[in-house]
Amino acid sequence: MIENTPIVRKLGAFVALSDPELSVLASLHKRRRTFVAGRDLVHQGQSDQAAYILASGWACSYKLLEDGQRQIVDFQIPGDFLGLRSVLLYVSDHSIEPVTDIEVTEIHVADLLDAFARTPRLATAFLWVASRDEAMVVEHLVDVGRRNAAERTAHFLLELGSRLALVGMGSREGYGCPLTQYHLADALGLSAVHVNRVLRQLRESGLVTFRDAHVEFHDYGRLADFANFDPEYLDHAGPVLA
Amino acid sequence: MIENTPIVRKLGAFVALSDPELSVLASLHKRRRTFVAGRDLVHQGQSDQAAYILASGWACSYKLLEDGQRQIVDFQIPGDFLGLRSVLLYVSDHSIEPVTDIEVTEIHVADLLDAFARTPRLATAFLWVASRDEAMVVEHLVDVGRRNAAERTAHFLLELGSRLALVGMGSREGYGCPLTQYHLADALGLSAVHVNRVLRQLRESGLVTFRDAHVEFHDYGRLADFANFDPEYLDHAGPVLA
DNA sequence: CGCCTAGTTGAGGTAAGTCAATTCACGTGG
DNA sequence: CCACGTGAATTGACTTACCTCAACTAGGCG
Repeated sequence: MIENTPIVRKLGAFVALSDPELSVLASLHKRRRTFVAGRDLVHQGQSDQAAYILASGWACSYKLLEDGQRQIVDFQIPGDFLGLRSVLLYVSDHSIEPVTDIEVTEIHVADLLDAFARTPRLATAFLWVASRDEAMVVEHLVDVGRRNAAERTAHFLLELGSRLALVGMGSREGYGCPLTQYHLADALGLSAVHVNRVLRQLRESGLVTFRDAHVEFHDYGRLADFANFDPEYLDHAGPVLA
Repeated sequence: MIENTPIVRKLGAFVALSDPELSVLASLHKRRRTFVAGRDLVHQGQSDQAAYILASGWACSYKLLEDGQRQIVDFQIPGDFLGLRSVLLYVSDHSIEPVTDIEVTEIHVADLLDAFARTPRLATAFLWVASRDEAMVVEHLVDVGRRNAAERTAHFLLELGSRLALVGMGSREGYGCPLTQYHLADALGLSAVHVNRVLRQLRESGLVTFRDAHVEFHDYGRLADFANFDPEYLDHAGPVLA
């Protein structure tokens, strides 16, 4: 039997993978590597030959503008891919920074494309993962484009919570969260100062507290309501492809 | 020989497709359908069985918020997919509105998944398309999160121009553009009034004119510079997968 | 002990929003 | 043929959400 890694769990949620497929998947995992917090693994413009699967810790993908501002596109938590898009498009359109010290397993492009050719259902599964990632970026875009700072922040914290809950790292009570207010600001398109004020406001309204690397939901229902958050949106019914 | 449809051109840019693969691809095209401007083809929350490839006209995908605001996620031009993500995730997380009257060809999920199983390289090609779409949403997110209204608008018009140029519908001189200022506002996370002011400013600075359904670049270089736009970013070197 | 990073708070400025009025092009029906 | 309605664009006056600058606190660590 193949080990129950986060990636197997994740793909398995969409495609019921057979044993041969599982072993091809397992064979993709090359070296295990570690990276320290704050030192980028991938730089914008770099041509990659490898993608990674995050085994432990948090990372973020972001784009830098010429004037030094940055926009964090997404945070990655255990089980997520790092740089899958970069590998497919051949050149990275973004950078990736470990938020904490992280452990990853490396995957080579050539192996990946080869695996697709031999086990097409795996390709379908990856297509599903890519769609799911895109859905998260889309939701993030809506946050930034059309919600005010407080709703945006609340919505974002809820969404992160949902994703963490899926891998057993969070609940409706809250979750551990290593991000700084600067990370949040760069993700939400706000200034760090304003994030601070908004967090205070959310805390004083008895909705959420984000403090000491911990997010605590005081009243999940009221918060979801305030942020206009649909708790179901990342849920799915089980393997779509039998 | 298989006909040279937009979708064949597009996938062919990434994967050198063989004749058998091309005929599988051609067999995916079901009914040809038309939709009139303004009447949604897909509604948020709907469970789809079909995706579409846009043959002519413009469409946009968007999300509605409960307070009635909307965020346009992306515009689709001929050769683009409509609702591919919805089909893979089984339920649509967004709506799709034809901006003009459009013609599409329908594709059924079942056929698509079947085609992946039989011609894995096709699955890889679709994965590439999905990655490319995601890259565009990411760039859009950066626009909205970290650029001011004028840069954002300029950048967006340039990006649209690049995409249109790839399918022969635009150049560095400009392009036909059926969008209203309301569309632009909903895409850029601005109010329509402000979009109007920004367009005037860009026009009076001699950078771009957007008027009478036409975008005219007065000074492409200076505009790209102003908007911090990398004209190469959607380019690619040719088939990545030989 | 002193520096560095993260967080906190206040004062004042500005980009963008809202509300409202006007124009223009277009189509439609009396 | 004109009156009317409707949707898009335009512009002005005023408001506001968020930003910038700046000062200060608290903890961690060499």
